[in-house]
Amino acid sequence: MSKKESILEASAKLFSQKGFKDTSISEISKITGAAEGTIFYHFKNKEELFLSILEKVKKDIIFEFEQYFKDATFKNGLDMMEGTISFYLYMAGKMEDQFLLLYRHYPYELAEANLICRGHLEEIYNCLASIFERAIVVGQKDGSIANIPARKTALIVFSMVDGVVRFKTYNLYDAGALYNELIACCRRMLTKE
Amino acid sequence: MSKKESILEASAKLFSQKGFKDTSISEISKITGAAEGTIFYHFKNKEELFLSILEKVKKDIIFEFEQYFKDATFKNGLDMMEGTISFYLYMAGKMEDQFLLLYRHYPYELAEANLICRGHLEEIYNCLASIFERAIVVGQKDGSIANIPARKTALIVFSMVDGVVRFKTYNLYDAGALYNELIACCRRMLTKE
DNA sequence: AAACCAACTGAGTAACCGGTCAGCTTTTTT
DNA sequence: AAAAAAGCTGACCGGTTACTCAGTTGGTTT
Repeated sequence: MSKKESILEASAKLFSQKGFKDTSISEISKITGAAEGTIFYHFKNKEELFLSILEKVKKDIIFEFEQYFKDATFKNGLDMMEGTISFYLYMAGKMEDQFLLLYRHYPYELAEANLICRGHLEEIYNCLASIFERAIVVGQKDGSIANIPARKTALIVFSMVDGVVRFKTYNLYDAGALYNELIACCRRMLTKE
Repeated sequence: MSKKESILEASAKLFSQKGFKDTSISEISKITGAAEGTIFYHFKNKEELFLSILEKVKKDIIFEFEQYFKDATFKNGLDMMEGTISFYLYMAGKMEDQFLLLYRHYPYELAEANLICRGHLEEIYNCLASIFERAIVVGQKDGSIANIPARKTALIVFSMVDGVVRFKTYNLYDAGALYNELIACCRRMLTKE
């Protein structure tokens, strides 16, 4: 692995687990074995290093979800929604660091001043919301999901699922213990006219 | 207002809006007009200042919700749940700073090492989850809400509502635009057997 | 008026921060 | 083999950080 790659890998982990401000360049330097100057040779400053990481997070998340829907088959839209929620929870565990980065404040603070950052975040959230929306639209066509506003309901399902993941992330409740109930709630929410 | 009070007030605002790490003692000093030494006279260090603020946030949130339920009357449990969600969204706007503090990472990181911090957070979340749970239990007695697991469903409703607030906080979506759909989703989720 | 005390001050400190730069080493091109 | 380019280094810099402490202030008690 090149120095640049190991800098990206180490700082992605540190930014996720400790936060942007709480991760110092000297710490990244010590872990990777790269000199501090090397970090600034590859990335003009700390903020740009963060943006490179966020871009990779975006690509990874979008890729994984696209991959899933390319192969998966569902018997109807409601079934697709169940699969989507299940896969989302699975991904939140598998890509814990990437999701953790998105649960931090820094990306959203940076997004207020930096258009590139804002763009990455919007792409990620748009991708995720669209996945839930797609399941609803499919379900409405095959009759498994009621005629409710697709996009708005998708956002609510998204925030519901994401909220459960956050609870787990912050060690407040166990997301796994809520899984069955989450699916049942979603089912009732989507099927009743 | 005493110096101590103005230090608490100013740093609560700064910790919420800028974060713990991004708020320096010198900044609090400048805003309040108190010398840096005065801050450390009243609070032995920065962490203890934060804990004092978190304690106040806890008391404020619990007080406001208790106050609401002391005066309010509902025609049934489902109506009570609607009122609760509505009040929660109202409070998230009215007490924006207090909620923002809870959306930051620092409290949860500190909670891992500091039992007092952990206790405050648990009290807050327990209070909020119980409010949603109470509405479900009432609704199950009067027949307006289906026989579903009360606590688990309460947690899901809580994370759903909180998720929508977060979306607004991070300027990703407008919580207001989702209000009607949120209530409708919740209604379907709770009434269908 | 003397003694006391909590409230308050701000210069000082050591540690750490992100970022720079002149120069060294390795790889690629000519 | 010479030249050029790319990768890498770590000492160094100015600025900021949380926190300390010797000393001042102003009101209350004796």
